[in-house]
This record gives sequence, C-alpha cells and structure tokens, in this order.
Amino acid sequence: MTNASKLIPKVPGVPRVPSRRAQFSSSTKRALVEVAEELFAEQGYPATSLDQIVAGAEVTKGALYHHFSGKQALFEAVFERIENEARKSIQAGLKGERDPWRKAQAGLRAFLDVVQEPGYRRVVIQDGPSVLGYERFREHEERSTFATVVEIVRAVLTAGEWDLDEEMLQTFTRIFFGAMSSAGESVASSDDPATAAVRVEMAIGFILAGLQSLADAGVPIPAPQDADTGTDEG
Amino acid sequence: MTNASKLIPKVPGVPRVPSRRAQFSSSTKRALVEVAEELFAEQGYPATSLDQIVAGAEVTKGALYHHFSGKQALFEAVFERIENEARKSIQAGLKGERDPWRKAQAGLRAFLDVVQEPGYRRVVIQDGPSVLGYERFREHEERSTFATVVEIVRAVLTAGEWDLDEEMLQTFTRIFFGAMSSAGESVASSDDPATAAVRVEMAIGFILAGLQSLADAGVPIPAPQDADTGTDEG
DNA sequence: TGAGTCACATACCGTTGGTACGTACTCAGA
DNA sequence: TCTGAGTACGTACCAACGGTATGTGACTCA
Repeated sequence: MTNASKLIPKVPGVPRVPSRRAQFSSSTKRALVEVAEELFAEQGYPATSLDQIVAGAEVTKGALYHHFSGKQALFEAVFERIENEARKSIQAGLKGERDPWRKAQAGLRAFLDVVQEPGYRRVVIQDGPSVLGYERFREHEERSTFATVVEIVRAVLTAGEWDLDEEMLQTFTRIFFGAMSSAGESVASSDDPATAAVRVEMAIGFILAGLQSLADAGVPIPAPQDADTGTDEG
Repeated sequence: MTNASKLIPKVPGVPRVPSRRAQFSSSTKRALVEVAEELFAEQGYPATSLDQIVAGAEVTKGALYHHFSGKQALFEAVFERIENEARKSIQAGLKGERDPWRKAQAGLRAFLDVVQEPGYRRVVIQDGPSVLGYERFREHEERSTFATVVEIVRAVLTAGEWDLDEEMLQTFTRIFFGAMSSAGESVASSDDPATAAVRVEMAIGFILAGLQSLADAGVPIPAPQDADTGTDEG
C-alpha cells in the first residue's frame, strides 16, 4: 500500500523542484501518516505501537523520529488529517443551501455522517482529548469543524433577526456542537443508525423550531450585561 | 493521607466482623483508589505509573494486583467513584425543586458545577472514553449522571403535555446531555467561568423557552413513524 | 572534489504494565 | 494444639514499549 526506502534510479535531466530527496522524504512521511491513521483508527492510540507503524510503512524508527518528534506528534498529524477531511465533507454537504434553517439541517445531516466514520470516532472523539489534552483538542476543533458550525449557527441566529454578541454566539455554538457530537455518537453506536439519525434530526429540528417560534414572537436573546432587567430572580 | 501496611497491635477482645484481615484489606484497597484518584486527576491516566500509585499508598504492586486485575480496572474504580459523587451532587442540587422547568435549571446549574471539578474533567471527560473504550464509558454514564438527566428531561417533556415514546426521550436526553457536557467543558476552561456559566444558563434557558412556546402552541413532538404527515420539507 | 547536510538505519536504554512465586498471617476443623 | 487451605500481600523478574544516540550512505553545492 505504501512505497518506501528503495533505491531511486538517477535521472540526469529535469532536476525539478522540490528536489528528489525532499520529495522522496515527503512520500515517506505520508506513508507514515497513512499507516498510522489506519492503525490508530482500528486499534486506538494506546494499543498501537511505533514498531507496528514503522513496519507497516516499511521504514525504521529512525525515519519516524526524523519526521516527527514522537508518537504524540504523529497522532496529531493523523488527527489533523481526519479533522480536515471531516470539515471538507461537511462543507460539501452545505453547498448550495442558502436558507439558514435548511443550511443547519444539511449541516446536521453531514455531521451525522461524518461522526459515523470509525476513524473519526476513534481518533477524534475517543482518543483525541486524552492524547492531545483538552486544550490542544479544543484548539484543533476550533480551527476545523467547530469553525464551520459557528458559521451555521451565526446564520441561523441572525436570520432570526437577533443581534447577539460574539460571546453568546460562541456559547450557542458550543451547545449545538456538543449536542450534535453526543447525538452523533449515539447514532453511530446504535443498532439501527438510520432510524437513530432520523430521530436526532427530528429532535434537533424540533428544538430549532422552538427557536424560530421565539424569533417570530420577537423574543430577544438574553445577554449577561443586561441580565438584571427582566429575569425572574433565577 | 492514607494508612497502609504497618503492623496492627493484637486485640484479644472484640474480634469483630468483618475480621481484622478483611477490614485491613479493604482499607488497603481504599488507599489504592484514593491515591490513584488523586494522581489520575492531576496527571492523567497515561502519565501516571503504577509505581507512583503503590508508592503513594505505601504498598507494592503485589497488593495492587491482588485487588485489581490491572491498571485499567483501577482506573475504572476511580471513574465509578467520581461519577457516583457527581450523580449525588447533581441530585442534591435538584432537591426541593418541583416544577420541571425549574428542576431543569437547577440540574443544569449543578451539572455545570460538577463539570468544573478537575477530577471529573480529567478522569471522566478527558481520559474516560479512551481508557474504557466508548462502549464501557457509555454504560457507566447511563447508570449515573445520564440516568439523572433522563428523568429531568422526561419531567420537562411530559410537563409540556407531550406524549413521547421512550426512544425520542433518549434522543432528547442525549442531545441535552451532550450540550451540557460540551458547554460545561467550555465553562471550565474559560477565563471567567462564572460569566461563562451564566451565558450557558441563559442560552439553554432560551432553548427551553423555545420548547415551552411550542408546548403552549400545542405543537407535537414528531416521531419516526408518522414523520410523513405534516412536515414542511424545510 | 570534498565538506556539509539530509534522510534515514542500527543499536541501545530506562521505564512501564504485568506475572510468577514466595511468605506471613488467619481461621476452620480434626 | 496442630494442620491445611485460603487470604493478603511482598519480591524478583520479564517482555514490550517509547525514546535516544550514533552511524552511514546518498545527495547537494560551493
């Protein structure tokens, strides 16, 4: 599945960028990441040894430690790759939708698909927080899938003709993101994922409908600074 | 902080249950769990070695492997302990509230408190899924905190005079549980947890208000089987 | 052409989780 | 009182792991 450290025939002409050595090196690096992704996704991080990875990529640990600072760094590369794929997949599902509410629905559907991929579940959801630590995990999230969800939520909330500060937007997004992750995970581990997905879509659709009805009624989104005006002592 | 394998003076009288050895043994086990909890919470699972734990408990690995089948089993004991504390804490916060909507609010508040405890964050949220695997993690969850949330959501939804099947209840609970976990985590890692908590309470309160308005309007909760009747494809 | 660098390979190390086995102690029953 | 079984550990050890130090050949470029 992956090439590696075999000899390369000398080609006198066309010594093109980015230099044969560098390009060869990048293929080794890619092989490492690909094999690692497969093993991490199948067995999980702790159960996957570096020996397995370098054997699969047909190199030695010297090569691995030349390209990565360690096991965790390699995991992070795999993690980024998977998250990036997920982001692209979700954004592809969003394409063409203009209406914010439909966009949200489409995004949810795409997200539920992504979350059912074993690699995403294992690497991102299961092992991600533990291996990277929650801080780094969140940083990655915020740059990829979370960023996408922010824009969807922003579109939905501004469509409700609410003006909300950025902090509340983040809060709402975090809530929806968590809801979708958790629900998605339950879908993925369900006996009947298809029906479970439908249920999740209905439930979230129902919640969105509730928000829409508040929007129609002109109910404003509360904010911390003017929270003292009309709140019932809660 | 913990006693351990020192000699115990012989007491001729009162050879009471459950036998000196057994009771001594249970204290060793407890010491192991307590020390492990502290270390797992501080450093995380992978960074904590068994040598550290047994040193802290002033015993040896022989004792550890007598009481637990391995590192993972010890972690699971710690995990259960923490989750149990969390459940009790949340239920205590619920006490006295009769109105379902206020009950939900109180539950949310208690949950946000729990989620800010470092031990809960590290052991349950961060390392839990990776160490136990998602299946076992979910099983534990469903027996403790999740079970509590189910009852709150049930109360809220039935108060809305909706009759919902159990599956949809589970789905809604999963959604709210995920939302609360994620939001709680963002609260815990915030620069200003107090304000962040207020924002989360407001946001979720707003979402609940949306549901309430649907309830007032008599909008039914959809279900998979009769989904084709009145849904406006958008 | 030779010094330097890159991209690895090889050999090795300390730590780790786990195991095998020994031992002190308790206690029921002969 | 003796004994044998079982409990609750301690001791010694192991294989596997992540990581490091060092070597080396291919390649580049002044």
